[in-house]
Amino acid sequence: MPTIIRVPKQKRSIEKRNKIIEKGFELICKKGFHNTNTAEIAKYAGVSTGIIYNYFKDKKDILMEGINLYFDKIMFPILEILNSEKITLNNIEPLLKRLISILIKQKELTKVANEELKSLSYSDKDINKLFLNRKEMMANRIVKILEFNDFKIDNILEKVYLIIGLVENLCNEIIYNNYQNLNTEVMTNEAINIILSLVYEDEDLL
Amino acid sequence: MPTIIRVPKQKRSIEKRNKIIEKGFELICKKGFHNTNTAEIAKYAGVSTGIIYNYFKDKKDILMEGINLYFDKIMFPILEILNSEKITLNNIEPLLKRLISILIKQKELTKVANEELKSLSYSDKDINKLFLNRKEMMANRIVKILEFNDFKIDNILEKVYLIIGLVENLCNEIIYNNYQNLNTEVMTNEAINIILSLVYEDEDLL
Amino acid sequence: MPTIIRVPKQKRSIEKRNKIIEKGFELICKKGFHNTNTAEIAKYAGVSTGIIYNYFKDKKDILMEGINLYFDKIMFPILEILNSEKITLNNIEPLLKRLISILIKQKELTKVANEELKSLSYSDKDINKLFLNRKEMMANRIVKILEFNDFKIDNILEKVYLIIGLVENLCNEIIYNNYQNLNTEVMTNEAINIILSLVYEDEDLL
Amino acid sequence: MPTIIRVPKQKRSIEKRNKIIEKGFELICKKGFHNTNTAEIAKYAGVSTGIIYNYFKDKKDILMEGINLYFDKIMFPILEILNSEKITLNNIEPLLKRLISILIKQKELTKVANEELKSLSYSDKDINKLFLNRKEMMANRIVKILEFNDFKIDNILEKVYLIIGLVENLCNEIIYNNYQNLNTEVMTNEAINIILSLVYEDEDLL
DNA sequence: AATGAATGAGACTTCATTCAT
DNA sequence: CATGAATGAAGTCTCATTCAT
Repeated sequence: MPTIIRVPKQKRSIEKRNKIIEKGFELICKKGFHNTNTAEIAKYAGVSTGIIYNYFKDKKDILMEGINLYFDKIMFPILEILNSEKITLNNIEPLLKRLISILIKQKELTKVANEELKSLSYSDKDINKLFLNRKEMMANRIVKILEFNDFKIDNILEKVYLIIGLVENLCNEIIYNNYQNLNTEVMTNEAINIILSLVYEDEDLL
Repeated sequence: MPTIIRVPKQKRSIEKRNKIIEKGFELICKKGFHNTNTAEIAKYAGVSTGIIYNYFKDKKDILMEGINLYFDKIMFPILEILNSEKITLNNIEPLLKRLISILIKQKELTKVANEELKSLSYSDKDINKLFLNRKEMMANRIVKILEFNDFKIDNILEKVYLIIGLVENLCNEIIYNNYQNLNTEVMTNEAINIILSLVYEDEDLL
Repeated sequence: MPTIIRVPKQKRSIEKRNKIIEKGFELICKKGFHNTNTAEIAKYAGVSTGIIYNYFKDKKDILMEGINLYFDKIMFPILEILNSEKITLNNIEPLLKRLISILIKQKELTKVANEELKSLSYSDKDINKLFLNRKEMMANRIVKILEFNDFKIDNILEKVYLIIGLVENLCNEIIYNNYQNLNTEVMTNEAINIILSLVYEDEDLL
Repeated sequence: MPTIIRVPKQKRSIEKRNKIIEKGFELICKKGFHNTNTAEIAKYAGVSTGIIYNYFKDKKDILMEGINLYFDKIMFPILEILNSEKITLNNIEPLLKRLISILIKQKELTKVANEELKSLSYSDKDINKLFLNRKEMMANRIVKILEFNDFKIDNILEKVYLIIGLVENLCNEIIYNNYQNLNTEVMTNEAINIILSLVYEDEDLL
């Protein structure tokens, strides 16, 4: 109650707040939430420890803001591609390949962030809710895009969720390349085939 | 410094060690690794705090042993089903349904455990390695079982990984039922269809 | 280091200073000295945190000024009553009742203020001195008033101190009503009897 | 929830716990609650900071236990005197003098403790409750003792409260000797006269 | 004169691990 | 083998005060 979280309006303050988010998020993702202390975050962001609590409720709050930023960065280019051109049976395969490769590139960059975030989303209710909201938003957007492009698909929502999960798994396997004798290119093709079969299905009836 | 971890050989000692693993793992899964302290584990296991460090290197060590136990319990009934009867094109669909429902039941029980473990596997190298080994083991077993049942499948390993990921996703969506307007039964059927299409594929050529 | 405390002379400045005292004192009394921070005081007084240190040496300084204000407000109506009419053996009893009821009303209003102030007067030398000075001033005034009204009382100063203490205790018991089975009206009458006996004593000889 | 407050049963532990109470209370009374930190208490008691939280919920808890100890020490000799001999009209005056002088001696010893405690009792609900309970207990005991000694007094409870307050005030004035031109011996006699008048009152009817 | 962002020391508390018994 | 009291480093967060603007 006594502590007031400042909502910065001046340019300098906004910059400082963003710096804390950016640098704090970076550190947390690199070292893990429980292994990063506020002093480190402050130092890394070039501010004093006290100022953090002017802009954020607590350590977790920094992370939450970081997640928001991170999600936006991930989602934006994907939606942009999906919206950029009319999706047809002819261009859907290369479009999927492009999407997956973009996703992989992005996830490569935020590899560790990803790990720590998933980790926390499992054990922290607030963060988990953030994750779920974002996934739901993504799913709904994709459904809308498919419908807008005249795809008529039964059980479209369920399929989209399966597809999202499939692509995420695929990307993870590729990025971490955990199992040496797994051919990632083959795996990608198989995944795309699955997606195509889900999306074609009713189109075949034509 | 040169603390020696005892490998208990006497019955009493082994029982004590197992009790610590079992109870400690239970607590950690229930409350989270970072929110469970050794004093609690000791009390819950009915031992003194000091004795823990006779049997385990550190707190994490208890968890690692717990994970081993937990995986065995999850895997055993699945492999048992897959090994119990000849898998054919005729019985594979109901068999998959049975498998999925068993998996869901198991995961229901270890719901929180699951969360916390995934969480830790993302941020802790050792635990992650444990997870990967287990997944690899599972995948290889399934490949063997499929081959043993005369399925001839191209890119079988990649497909099995995709299937495992798919099923895991499916189970998670069902268990957490995060999105209200998602029909779980429909989703299950769609997932099974995907699996069947992956497995049938080359059989069709016959 | 050589921070100079401004003594404001312009009207605007004086008003600002008074606002800080008034609002700061209000907050401190409501929430306690240790639980009220300067940011809150500033906000509540409608000034910036920085300006506080132009007018006051430190946080305690605001409180000290508040106490001065507060005492004057308490003392004024009491002295006014005592000075308003000739005190005689005939009107002293109802006059005492009026005084006590006024005191209670005032203390009701500044209930929490009272608590926090007493509290601080015990642990802080400066504040304690302020309190003592005020009590002494009050006692001397009362002595003078009694003498002015031709009361000839042995050991008058000691008695007045006892009376002041008695009345304070009485008011506190009544305000806080800590003990349910204590009849406050009875207690008031008993206290008045004591006071009368102390004041009458030598008058009786006449 | 996770932290368990140990209730020590072994001799060593009890001694250590008492040491923390004794030394912690001493420090807090000397320096003030807000000006004494746990590290100091630990150091002064010759223990580590951590161990404090094995025996006490928090810093305040140490103080509360100290208060209990302190009260018992204050009350015991007073009650002992009151119980030691039959109280009659003849011996009540010297007995009161003895009581007051004992109280003063005790309060001298715990002078600073007293200050800080009163202070905290004003701003802290728990501590205030402790104080009130003790005062109530004391009042009831005195009522019983008076009745046991065949004093028949109207409004006895109210009078006892007034007396307790009176004596407390008296002692404080004497100890702090705040006002130079106050004759403490005179004041004591006047106070005793008041008490006698309150107690005699109905006896006179005989 | 005024602002309010920034500082940074210091407070309380936790807990994995050790060690005297 | 076992106990559980003890350690003390480390963590999060607060806030009186300062200072650049």
